[in-house]
Amino acid sequence: MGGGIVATLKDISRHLNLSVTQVSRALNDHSDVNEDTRRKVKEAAIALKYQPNITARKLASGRSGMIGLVMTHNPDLGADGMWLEIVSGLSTQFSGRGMQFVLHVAQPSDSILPTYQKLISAGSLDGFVLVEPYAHDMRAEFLSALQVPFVVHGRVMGRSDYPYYDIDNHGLAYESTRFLIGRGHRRIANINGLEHRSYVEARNTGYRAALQDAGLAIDPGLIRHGVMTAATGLVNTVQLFGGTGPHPTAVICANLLIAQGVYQSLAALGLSVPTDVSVIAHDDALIGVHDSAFFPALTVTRSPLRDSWQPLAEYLTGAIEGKPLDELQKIAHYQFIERSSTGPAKS
Amino acid sequence: MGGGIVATLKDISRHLNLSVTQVSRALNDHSDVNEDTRRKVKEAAIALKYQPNITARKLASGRSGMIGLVMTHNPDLGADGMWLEIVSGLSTQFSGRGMQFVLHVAQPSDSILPTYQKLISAGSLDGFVLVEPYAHDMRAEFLSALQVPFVVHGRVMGRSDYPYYDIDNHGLAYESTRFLIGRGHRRIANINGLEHRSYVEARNTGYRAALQDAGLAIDPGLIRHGVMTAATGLVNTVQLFGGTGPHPTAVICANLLIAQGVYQSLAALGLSVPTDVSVIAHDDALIGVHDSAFFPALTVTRSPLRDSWQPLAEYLTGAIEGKPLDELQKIAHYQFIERSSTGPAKS
DNA sequence: AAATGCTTCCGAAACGTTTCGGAAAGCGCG
DNA sequence: CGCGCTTTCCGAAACGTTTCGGAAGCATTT
Repeated sequence: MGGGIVATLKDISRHLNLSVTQVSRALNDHSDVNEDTRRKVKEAAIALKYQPNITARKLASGRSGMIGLVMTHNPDLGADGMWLEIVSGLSTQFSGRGMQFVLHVAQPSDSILPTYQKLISAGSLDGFVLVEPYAHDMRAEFLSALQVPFVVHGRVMGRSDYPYYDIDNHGLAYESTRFLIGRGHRRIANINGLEHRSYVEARNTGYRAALQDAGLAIDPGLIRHGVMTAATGLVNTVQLFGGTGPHPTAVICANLLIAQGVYQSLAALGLSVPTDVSVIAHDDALIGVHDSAFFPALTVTRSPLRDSWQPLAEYLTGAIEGKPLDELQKIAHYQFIERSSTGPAKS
Repeated sequence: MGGGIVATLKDISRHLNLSVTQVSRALNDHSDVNEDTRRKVKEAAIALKYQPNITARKLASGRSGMIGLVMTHNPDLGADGMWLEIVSGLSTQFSGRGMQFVLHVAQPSDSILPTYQKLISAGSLDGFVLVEPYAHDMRAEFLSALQVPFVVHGRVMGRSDYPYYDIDNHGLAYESTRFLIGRGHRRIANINGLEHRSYVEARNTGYRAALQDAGLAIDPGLIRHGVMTAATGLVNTVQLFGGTGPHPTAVICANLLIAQGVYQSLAALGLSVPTDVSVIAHDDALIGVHDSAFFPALTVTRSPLRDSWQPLAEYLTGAIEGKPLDELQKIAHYQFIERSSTGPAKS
């Protein structure tokens, strides 16, 4: 069944009158092999179209060169186009390192940990990438306890003994909020992503911290959560500005899609940006949505999502190779770009 | 390094004073093992949380229980939401059969065949699913030549010696076209998917055949191709109906998204459905887009995409197990549902 | 009593790779 | 000459599983 006739190490060794050992060492760039033989071996490998059998390699060495990402299947998944970008970004990075990136879609019914359990003890994966982490994340606990290498896109609370690449979510929320306070805003709405996600929580604490540092009260009604789509921006804006009572004078949006919805709703409500309402958003620089599409031009904090795939792949391979942890953690900077969607608060 | 401490066959055999051989045979339901021992072995396996190491299994038996899907990374990919549905549908099916479904996103730069070559000779996959096949498909040729099991979602031209599940694309295009001709339409536009895809070609030939059988001429200008999105429907409708000269009186849309665009454009051009223009579409019954969202209600041919995952998985596992080909091929029926978007041609 | 068959078991080899522990050959040095 | 060092090589074991070819035990048939 399966698998055409492929050359093995034995074929090469027979072909060159060498031992299998030496052929393996030559191909894997070990030190104790003559430069001349190494060259011959590599030439023969190409000539015979040799491809290492990663199954056998995994069994012998414990390394397969395959890393996995587990996503749970739910309807919101495709909504923001994020997942496609995650998968293709990571796939590109790992295949550029000669590794295979593999996606496993888990059923929502399975609790997620058994899925990892199965994939691990099946023994074909070297490590995992964790995306969209929760503030308290079982998966990280689990993998950590099993000593399986993994890297987190973001951070989890309560521990820091794992590789991660994150952006300064606290900082960008703090700066956005402080910027608006400095323009005289006192009621600032915060339309954020889904609760319990760690980046959502981090931004909320940044937002709260800025308000507190300025001696302002925190109105829980101004903090909104939802799937990060235009629909969420649209609905929440109507709810925030539609009724009577004191309205916010500024809105912070967790991403550009939310900002789109906010712009639409404000226009529909007859409110103008920035005269009536200032709008500020975080821009992940996704492929589909450009911040140039906004009028008036949108003030943003910006840190391209696509910048994260390279370090994530690097850190995970580093972790698999046993590099020290402090080389495998980074909090990336963001840009603050002031444009025309923010102005002084209406008195 | 990966992998927690997991139980092996040897652990179970030691624990029960049996040979590794017999434990393996007991777990895999071979015939020559006493019912009593089998029961004991299975209990012990559960107690020790034994999970077979699929790497070792693959090496020994040639079967890994993993099947793969290769997608090339391009910007159009996510446009119609199809890909998400494909991946999660197949993933569900295979994990329901105790197999792993694995996705590999290839770079557009790599030609695709070397990617398959690498995955095959790496030797960790049992077979492949081919989606969105071309009328002349290199991948099918390649896998067929290498005797690697695969199943096609659709069909390729020129051969039929492979497992497939397809819908009657020729038939549904023929029937839609004939239906319109029967209502007096003579200029029928056909807004189809991207050229060279086999289902696109099949629908085109069905469309042509119906016209020819009715003795009507074929106007190549009425056959349009594009990514199957609302934008394509929108643009092509404007082009077809915007200028002077004789306009079509009916439009056949390759999917509901195109139909959405067509509806929008027709409304914008001041044309009404079905009085001025009849519209008919094919409905894949995708998750995001419902045919109930159309007014006037849309006449469709309908065959749910989601019905295909089960047979695809079944046929591929069948092919891996060596079942005869005639049990592994099917052309599914479609429904023709007449609603209010079609009527007699305007004279 | 010997031959046959059935059930239930096991040892050993195999899959293709990596890696451990030498070992041969060549060299300079005392 | 004998010693140690370096370079370059190799045999054999190991990873965890499946599977081939018996073989023991027992009952049935000749």
